[in-house]
Amino acid sequence: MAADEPNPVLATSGLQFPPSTSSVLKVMEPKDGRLPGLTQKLSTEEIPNRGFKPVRDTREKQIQLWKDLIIDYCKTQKIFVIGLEEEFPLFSNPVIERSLSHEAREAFLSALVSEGRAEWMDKGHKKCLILWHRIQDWADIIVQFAKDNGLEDGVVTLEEIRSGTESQGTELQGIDRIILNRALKLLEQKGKLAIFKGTSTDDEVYRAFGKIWMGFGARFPCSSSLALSYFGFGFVIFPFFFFTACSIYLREGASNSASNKNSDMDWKPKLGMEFDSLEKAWTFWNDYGGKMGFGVRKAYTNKSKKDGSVTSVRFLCSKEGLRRVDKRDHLTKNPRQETRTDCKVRMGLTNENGIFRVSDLIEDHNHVLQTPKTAYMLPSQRNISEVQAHEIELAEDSGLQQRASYELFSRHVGGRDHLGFTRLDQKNYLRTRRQKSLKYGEAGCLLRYFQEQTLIDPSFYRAFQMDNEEQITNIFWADARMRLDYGI
DNA sequence: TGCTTTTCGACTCCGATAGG
DNA sequence: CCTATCGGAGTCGAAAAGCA
Repeated sequence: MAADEPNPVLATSGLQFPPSTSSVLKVMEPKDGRLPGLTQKLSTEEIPNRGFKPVRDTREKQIQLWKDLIIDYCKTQKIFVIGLEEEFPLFSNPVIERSLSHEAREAFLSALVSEGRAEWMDKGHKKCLILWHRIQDWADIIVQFAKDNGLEDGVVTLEEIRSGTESQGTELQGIDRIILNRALKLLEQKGKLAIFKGTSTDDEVYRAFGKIWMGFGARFPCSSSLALSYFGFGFVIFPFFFFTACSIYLREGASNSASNKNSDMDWKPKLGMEFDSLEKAWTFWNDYGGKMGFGVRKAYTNKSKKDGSVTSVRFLCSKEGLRRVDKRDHLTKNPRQETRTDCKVRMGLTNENGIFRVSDLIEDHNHVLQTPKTAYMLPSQRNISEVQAHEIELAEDSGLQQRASYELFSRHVGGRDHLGFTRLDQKNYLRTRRQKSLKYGEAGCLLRYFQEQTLIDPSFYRAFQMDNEEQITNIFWADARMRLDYGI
C-alpha cells in the first residue's frame, strides 16, 4: 500500500495515515528519549528501554489503540503474519522517515498475545500470527461456509476454501494456511469433519494441502458396512472411489481421534506386547513401518511339527541384512540397485498358548527413513483391492489409457497416496491378467484345433494328462502321418 | 537357519502411436 | 516427417513359501 493512499482501517478508526501531529500514530521512534507526540520522558524503571509513556493510564490507552489498530489493519488488509524485522506499513512512515522501535512493536504484539488475539510463531518473537478471529471463531465461520455452500457431507480441498469460487468475498478468502489448518483440526477433534492428508497428485492443490471431508451434523460413516451402503444410494458410478475414501478416513481417524489419547504410543511396538493372531501382528508391524517410513518383510516363520501351528515369527525392516552373492553367471543385463543396508530393526514374536507376544525388539535403523509423504510408495504399503482391480479392468476394457485412468483414480481419492497402489502396480496387474487369459486362450485354442483335426482326420489321436486339480499338465497328439512315421 | 522354488515387483528396451 | 510418450514384454532380484 502506498503511503499516500487513504487507509481504510484508519478511516474507520478515526485516524489518519500518514500520522498527523495529533495522531496516536505519532508514537514513532523516540529520537530524544521521548515518544513523539508525548510530553514526558520515559521512566526506565517502569518500562526499561521500551519507549513508552510513563503515565500508566496514558500508556495503556496507547497500547489499546495500537492493538485495535493492528487488528483492524490486518483484518482489512488480510494480513495474518507480522514479521517484526520486516517492513510493515503500519509501523513505519516513510514520509517522515520514522518507524516504531522493535521493542515497541514487540510490546504491542505481546499485549495482543496476552489477550489471545495473536500468537508468537517462534521463541525469538520474530514472527507473530494475528488472530482477529480466534481459532474457534474461524472454525464457526468454516461451518457456516460449508452450510451456505451445500458442502455438508461433501469433500473440499483446503485450497478450495482459501481461493475457490464459493469463498470469494467471504472472510475465508485467502485465509492463512496455519490458521485454516488449526481451525480444521479443532473441528476434526469435535468430530465435525475428517481431514484427508493428501500429498501427491499432479495437481498442486492436492499435493500441498490435501483434502478434507466435511460431515457436519453427523460423523463420517465409521464402518465398512455403512460405507458399502453408499452403493445402494446411487453412488454406483464410482463405488470404488467412495469406498476408498472411507477406508482412508478410518485409518486417519484411528490415529488422529481425539478420544484416542494414547494413539501416539499405541502404534509403536513394545516388548511384551500381545496380539491375538499372526495376521494382526503382521498388520501392526506393517502399519508401524508405514508410519515410521520403512518397508517391512518377514524373516522366518517357525511352525510346530506336531500341529503345524506357528511357534515363532520374526518381522524385519526391508533393508535388513545384505544382498547375497549372485551365484548365477554374471551376464545380467539389468543389474538392480542395492537395497540392503544391513539394518538391524526387527520384531520377534513367540506363540504362548495362542497369544503372540513380542519377545525381541530392535528399533534403531541405520538408514534414512521415508517421509510421511513418500511412505505410501513402499512396496509393503501398497495393495490393489478387489474393487480397485475391477475398476482397473473396467478402465482398460473401456479403452482408457493406463496413465489417464490412474490419474482419474488418484484424483477421485484426493491424491496418489490415498490410492494404495502405483501406476507400475496397475501396469503389472494388467499384464498378469493378460498372461492369465493368454494361458487360458492357449489351452482353448489347442482343444479347438484338436476337435477340428478329429473331424478331418479320424486317425488323429490325442491324450491329456491332468494334475490333481484337473489342470492340463501334458498333452500328446499324433496325426496320421506321425503314426505312419513312428509306427504308433 | 539355510536352501530351493515360485511369485511378485520393478527396471529396461523397443515398437506403436499421438501430436506438432 | 519427426519427436515424445505410452505400453507390452523381457528380464532380474526380492520376498514368500515349503522343506530339511
